[in-house]
Amino acid sequence: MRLTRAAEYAIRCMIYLSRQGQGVLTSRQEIAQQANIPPHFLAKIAQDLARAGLIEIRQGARGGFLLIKDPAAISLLEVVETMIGEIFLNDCVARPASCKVHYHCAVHRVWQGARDQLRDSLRQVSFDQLIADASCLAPYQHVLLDADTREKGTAKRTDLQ
Amino acid sequence: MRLTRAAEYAIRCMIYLSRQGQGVLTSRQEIAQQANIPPHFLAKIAQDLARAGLIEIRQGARGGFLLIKDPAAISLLEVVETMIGEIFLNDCVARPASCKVHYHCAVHRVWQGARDQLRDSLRQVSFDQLIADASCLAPYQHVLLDADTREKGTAKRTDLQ
DNA sequence: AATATATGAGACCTTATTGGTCTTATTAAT
DNA sequence: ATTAATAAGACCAATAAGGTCTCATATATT
Repeated sequence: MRLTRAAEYAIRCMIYLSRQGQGVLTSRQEIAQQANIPPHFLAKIAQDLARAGLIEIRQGARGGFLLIKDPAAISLLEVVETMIGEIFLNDCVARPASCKVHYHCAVHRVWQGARDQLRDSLRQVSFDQLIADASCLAPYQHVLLDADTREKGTAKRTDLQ
Repeated sequence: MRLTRAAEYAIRCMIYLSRQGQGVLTSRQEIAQQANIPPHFLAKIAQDLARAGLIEIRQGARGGFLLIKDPAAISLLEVVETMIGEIFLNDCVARPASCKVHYHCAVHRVWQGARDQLRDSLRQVSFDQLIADASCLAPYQHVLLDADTREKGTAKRTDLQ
């Protein structure tokens, strides 16, 4: 299991859309800017989210993305696994057939248990909780606003690294 | 967090040495063959384990590796983190300074909690438990024995994939 | 209908990491 | 001295991550 950049972006995107509210159409550009995601990359990520039935994509002028499901019904696990596939901590648990010893190996059981625990933790967190609890994206918006006022709309990307 | 091949090999190596017993010198070749690890790769892995104070490496003729610590005092977490570094599930938790929102972000807290839970699980498993519970390496030895008798010592590598 | 504006889909590219091999020391037993 | 073992690290191929770019398509507006 490794949380890729794409998955982190997807979570940000979903938080932004959750805050907008279910069914509210929001342009890709707006999300990309406000959540600090490379716009083209967001397009690719959105396709995964759409395929998973989390968002709907509207093409054409005044197009964009909108949340299909209620934020309360979307778990962090759902979004993460949409982006990186089903979570496994090691190959042995992912493909038991490829592991000669899985059927009676203590190590295997440890990984299996840890994996189940991790997935449960992520499953218990929904996006309405995430937006209710704190404003995870706020600082980006703040930084961007500052940049806007000070530099009149020059490069808006603020580095993550 | 991603369990690399090197880490899996390290666990196997430590299981084999644990079964041999603390302080018992075992050649790299023997471990490599019995645990099905590429010998040169095992050399590199052993260096990490030695640097971490888990094993001692004896050079020269009749050299090899031996366990320094009591298997009961070695946790799975210790071996895993020796090989892949301290476990983090995402960048944001690993380097809070690089994340603009870590100080008040709900997502951050979820990852932090999941990470702690995972590390605790691995910390609670010691190598004496692993060898007492089941014989995780036995099938390799069995397969290798078969190959030996049938093919008179030709290529001994059995594919993992 | 034509145009402007938005995203879709996927080819493509660069860089980092993984997983390993190979070569040249170095060390110790005989 | 010779032989047998590991040390150390350079080196390499394959894969995946992270992102960009181009062309196609869809829709609103005129």
